[in-house]
Parts: sequence; structure tokens; C-alpha cells
Amino acid sequence: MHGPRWRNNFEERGYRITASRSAILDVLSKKRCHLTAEDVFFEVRKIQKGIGIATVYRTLDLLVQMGLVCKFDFGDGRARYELASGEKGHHHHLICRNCGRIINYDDFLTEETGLVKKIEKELSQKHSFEIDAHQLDFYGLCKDCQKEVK
Amino acid sequence: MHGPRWRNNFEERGYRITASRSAILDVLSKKRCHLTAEDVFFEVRKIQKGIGIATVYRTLDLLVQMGLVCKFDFGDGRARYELASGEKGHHHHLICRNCGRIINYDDFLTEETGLVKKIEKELSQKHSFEIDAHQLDFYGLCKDCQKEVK
DNA sequence: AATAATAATGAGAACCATTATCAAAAGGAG
DNA sequence: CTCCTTTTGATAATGGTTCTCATTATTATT
Repeated sequence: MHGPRWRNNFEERGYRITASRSAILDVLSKKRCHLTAEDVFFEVRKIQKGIGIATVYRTLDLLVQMGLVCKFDFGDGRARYELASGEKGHHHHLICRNCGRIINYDDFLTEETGLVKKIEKELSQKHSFEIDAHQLDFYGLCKDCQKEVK
Repeated sequence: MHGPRWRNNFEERGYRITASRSAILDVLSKKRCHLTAEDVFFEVRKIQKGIGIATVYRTLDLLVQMGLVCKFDFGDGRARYELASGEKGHHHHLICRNCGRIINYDDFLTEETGLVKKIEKELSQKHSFEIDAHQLDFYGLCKDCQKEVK
């Protein structure tokens, strides 16, 4: 995820490329994983001192709409954001329902893609639905929580 | 989902089977789909006049912990609840990111199960993670919203 | 059946992530 | 530089969910 692409994307839509916006994109591309808005806020603050939380939310929203960022909801009451990293970076999550820990995984992607394509084709015909994303997540207990919760 | 099973489940854990609780289970088993807590609240009210929203949340929580109900979060700021209907009722969702409409689907379950089992096995070994559920949802635009959002 | 012990409940306050408001600041066009 | 539009920060408002606590219902004990 390097400059030119998203810059064009911004300009085409008449959005301005401000310091806050590129700082937020910077943070997202360095720390690659499922950040909350608050996480982003604190990180960006190190670069953009005076930035307000509202701007973070607004910008994240914007980036999601533009398709540059993915927004997830793992059921703990706060949204997570990740740079949309195309084919190569595609992955899903293992979520611990006790401590909320999130682990990325990217095993069996080829097989997954195959099945997903098939389902997508079937479903979009059957329901006239235009599918643009999918999410395959696993829930359970992480190593540390297995004993504890028992 | 009929009585005996969950009744035992309750008794084993020392939970009481109250009118409110069985009314909530009733509602969940009649209206089968992704209800919000508020949906449940209004439905249950028809049976249990004086019930409060707090009891609905508490009971739903309890049922989720017991594994009788599944809780979903499709990113619209409200949780959804569904009776956990075992093998036969297993399904996933198509979510419209414009109007929030949710469509159930249960195509390709056999193939899905195969892949999911494989992933589960791999992941639980690799990360010492005890997986107990998965979610495969598709996001996009429903029939009605395709024109509108264009 | 009466009483004591415990669990469940309703009402409303509290919480907290997210959104909306609005006046001020920044950026671009001419 | 001036006008016009977009972006921003601070803060209030929103809304789903959780907490508190006094009251009520249920179960266990005598």
C-alpha cells in the first residue's frame, strides 16, 4: 500500500489529502492489525499532535467507503479497522471469546477462495445480491483462557 | 428445539426456569432469525406483560453462555440473536451494507463443513486454540439497493 | 405451611463507543 | 488577497448495553 494509488483515489473524488488523513493511513499501514478507533487515535497523536477523535472516526469512515480500509466487528462493542490489503494480504481471524484476543490466519486460502467463489456465484444469482466481501472467522478459547474458564 | 433438553441444561447449572426465560426462548424459537434485543423485547412483551429490557439482555446473555443461542454482530451497532439450531439449522448470512437487510442462506453446507473442519483442525493445533464456532458471512448490496447507491 | 436463604426481576441511572453540531481553520480557485 | 468549499477540534448528543439496588419470586429448611 504505497502512496500513488490512494492519492489518485482521493483526487478523483475531490477529497483533500490532509496531514491528518495521511497520518492515519500511515498508522494503518505500519501497525497492520485490527486496530480500534482509539488505537489509531493514540498512534496518530504521536505524529499529528492536535488531532481529535472525531477526525479519526470521520477519516476511517471515509477510507472504508473508498474501499481502502476494512471495518470489522467481533462483538466486543468496538469496531476494528485494517488496511484492505488485496489478494496477498487476505486473511481471517480467530477470536477468543473470553479475553478478546484476535489472531490472524491465512491458511487454506486457495481452497477457501475456491469455495467462496462458488458460493458467491450461487448466492448473487439466487438473491440478486451484489457481493463485495466475505468474512470467515472462528470463535473459541485461546491457549491462556482454556484453563481459566474451565 | 423442544423443552426437555434446555430444561435439563438449566437445572444442571442451578438456573431457575422462570416465566420470562421460557417466554424468551419461545420467541426465539418461533421467529427464527437474527433478532435484536429490542425485537425480542417487543415480542416477549406480548406474552410477559411487565418484562423489562434488562431481563431480556440478561437472559440472552445467559443463553449465549449456555450455548443455546448465538450472538452476531453485523456492524450496525446492535447485536443479533438466534437460537443455536445445531447441524440441521446451520446457516450463514448475506448482509446488505446499505439497508442492513439480512438474508439467510444454507447452500454448499457440505463443502463448507469439509473446509471448515480442515481449517479448524489446522488452526487449533497451530495456535492451541479451542474453536467452538465459525461464521461465514457475505457483505454487499441487495437487489433494491443496487440501483439506489449507484 | 412458615420462614430463611438465594436467585431473578424491573426501573432507571450509568457507561461508552460512535455521531452530530457548529464555529473556526485550512486549502484551492481566480 | 478574497471568496468559497472542505476539513477540523471540541463538545454535546445518541443509542445500545450494562450496572445498581431495592423488591419480588423461587427453592430449601424447619
